[in-house]
Amino acid sequence: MSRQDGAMTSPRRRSATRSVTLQDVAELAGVSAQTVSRVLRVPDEVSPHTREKVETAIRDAGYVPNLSARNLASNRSKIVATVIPSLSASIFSETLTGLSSVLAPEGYQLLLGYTDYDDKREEELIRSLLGRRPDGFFMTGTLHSPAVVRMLTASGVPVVETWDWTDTPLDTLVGFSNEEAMYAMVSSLHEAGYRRPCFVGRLHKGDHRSRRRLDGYLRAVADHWPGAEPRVFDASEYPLTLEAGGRLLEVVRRLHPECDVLVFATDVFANGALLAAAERGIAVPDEIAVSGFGDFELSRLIRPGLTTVALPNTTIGQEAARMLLRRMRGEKPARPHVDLGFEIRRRASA
Amino acid sequence: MSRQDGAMTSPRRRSATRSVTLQDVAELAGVSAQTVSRVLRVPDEVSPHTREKVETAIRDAGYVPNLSARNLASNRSKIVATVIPSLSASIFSETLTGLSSVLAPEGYQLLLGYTDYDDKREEELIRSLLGRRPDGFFMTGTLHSPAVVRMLTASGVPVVETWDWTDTPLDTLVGFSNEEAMYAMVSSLHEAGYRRPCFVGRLHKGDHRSRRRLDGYLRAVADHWPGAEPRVFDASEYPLTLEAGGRLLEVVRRLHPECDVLVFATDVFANGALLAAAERGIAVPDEIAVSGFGDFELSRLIRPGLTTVALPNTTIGQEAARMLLRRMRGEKPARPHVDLGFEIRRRASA
DNA sequence: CAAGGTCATGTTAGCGCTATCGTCAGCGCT
DNA sequence: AGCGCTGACGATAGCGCTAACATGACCTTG
Repeated sequence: MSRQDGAMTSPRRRSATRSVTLQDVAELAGVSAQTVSRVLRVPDEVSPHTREKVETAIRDAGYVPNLSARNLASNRSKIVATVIPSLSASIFSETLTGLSSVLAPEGYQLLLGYTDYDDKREEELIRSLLGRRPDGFFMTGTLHSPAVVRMLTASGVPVVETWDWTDTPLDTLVGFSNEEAMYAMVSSLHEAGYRRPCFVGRLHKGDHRSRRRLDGYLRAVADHWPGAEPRVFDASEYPLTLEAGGRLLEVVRRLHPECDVLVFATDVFANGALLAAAERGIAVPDEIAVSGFGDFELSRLIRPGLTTVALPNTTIGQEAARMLLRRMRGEKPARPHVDLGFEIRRRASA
Repeated sequence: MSRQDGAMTSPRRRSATRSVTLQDVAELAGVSAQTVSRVLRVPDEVSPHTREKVETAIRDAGYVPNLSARNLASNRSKIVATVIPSLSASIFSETLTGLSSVLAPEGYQLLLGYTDYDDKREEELIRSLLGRRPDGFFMTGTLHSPAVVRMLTASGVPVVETWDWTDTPLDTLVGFSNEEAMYAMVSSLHEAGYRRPCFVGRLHKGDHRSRRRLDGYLRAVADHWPGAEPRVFDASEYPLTLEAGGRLLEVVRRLHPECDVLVFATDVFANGALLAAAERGIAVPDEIAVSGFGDFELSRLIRPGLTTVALPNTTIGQEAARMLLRRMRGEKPARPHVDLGFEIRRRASA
């Protein structure tokens, strides 16, 4: 039985009943698909009468444009891919809010991915995000694997790196120097009379910003106490929680009893240490001083107030968004690298 | 690198130099595009020898599949649209982490939108998210405008509603009852001997969960103190910050001096009130007791510890993800409505 | 009043991929 | 030898949309 009977070619049909399409709306309105498309994208190029007809048809049909198809045809996705290390750390939430608040009014959507401070995951993540052909790329950090650099460069997508500083950004950069900030913090502590600091932070493989803070600490120690052996405690094994900060207070004090100020790489730990100190009757700053990094709201309200570094959490997101918007319009920003700086906040804890 | 030389027929050309395509890889590997596509999707259906050739070509060409095209052709997007009220509130961050941690390994990406507790924005947001033809929809809350209900229903996308409870979910539901939780809280306070509670929360138009908590409060007051006029303070005008919690402590105490326990609708305010009380020498719980809602980490470590309601923050995200995965596979979960419950945490503040 | 311009709309040809079906070699079995 | 089957791969026809060009009605203008 040969299959020669295909004379009356039944056309190949795709499977499911799909949603309402442009074509459906066009037929309903009695115009061409192109006109419907124009009503959606460039309403001014359609006569008021036709436009109204089409808009009614769109509403009646409950039409929702298929953005994948639009993306494919127009080569623009209106998506900004967003890479952050962690969702839980509230600092990034604020940055995301800033980012989204500027991008959303322009019709951009955020495609979110988090790396959990893992370089390998970052690579996979970026590959899969690139698959959506985003119009822009928001990155946390400036240190990326060669593969990541290659992919991003090859893709030609506008990129903004944030939350750090580098002299060789991929494209644009909106951040501050973690190293300088920590250097300034330690200098401030030195000036305040502290003599035996100990750095406490998560020196995770993938957490490059902590590493930079350590670099700043080491440089400051070398400058202010030449020849001294810098005290450093790697808290990689500790989760990023207040409670862990409390445990770190004890552990580090046991390890370095001579230490007079704990220089935490994040306010989370520092605040946790303050809470634990209060609980256990350890006097801060008299018995041991504490400094943080990030200036959370709690750091300002807790007693003693936490001496820390204020960072431009929200501003980073907003500025990065503006930078991306300019780049996505094809402009070459005059100053593609913006240093938003930081501020030392001296409070009672040190 | 021209693909085809249309010397005579200058064919219509699309604008830009686009990225590497399947076809490019196919030519490089000396196979058809279909085979490359198979290597990507169903490697088992390709002979090992061919597969290896193609994989090499993919790597050499730096090919990144265009997921918009894939989406269009296959009618599956591997995107889960995620609607949350706010990014800043850290509770949702934890839920997002849970959601993402289950979905990412299955190849799904999160398309993120936040409504800022605004019903109108929710509507626009959902429309634009639907445009990407997501495979699943994650919603915070169970109370939506008719337009939202219509759109989601018409789209046929699997939906999971969370962070609340309803008897008429759109599709699946993973949450707990805010009303019951607050009812239980107030009952517990009643049992502890408190007699003149005052509810303090943001009764924003778009913040339906706060409203439900108020409902639970009102019902509890009616049950435990029949005939009594319930004390309620609407903190809509206050930002969701610790500092605002401190101000609320003063404002509400002035307004209701007889009140013996402040029943906050969120731990943010409650913790802020505890910090302010300590600062101003107001004794908690002797002068005024305080309860919260959410059980943040701080609530456990602050002194006095905050009496509050623990919620399944992370679990909600994970369970919701599992629910969606099942629905996206076309299964009809046996129990499409999961109540994850809550727990009253009694601590020193009340 | 014909040549040229403008405006609103339609027609055509893809964008890069996958679903579907077709083909063809190789196999075991009667 | 002939049959049906399987496995590996290719050819074709879209998915729903937009860019680029085409058309045709209606104005100007000299």
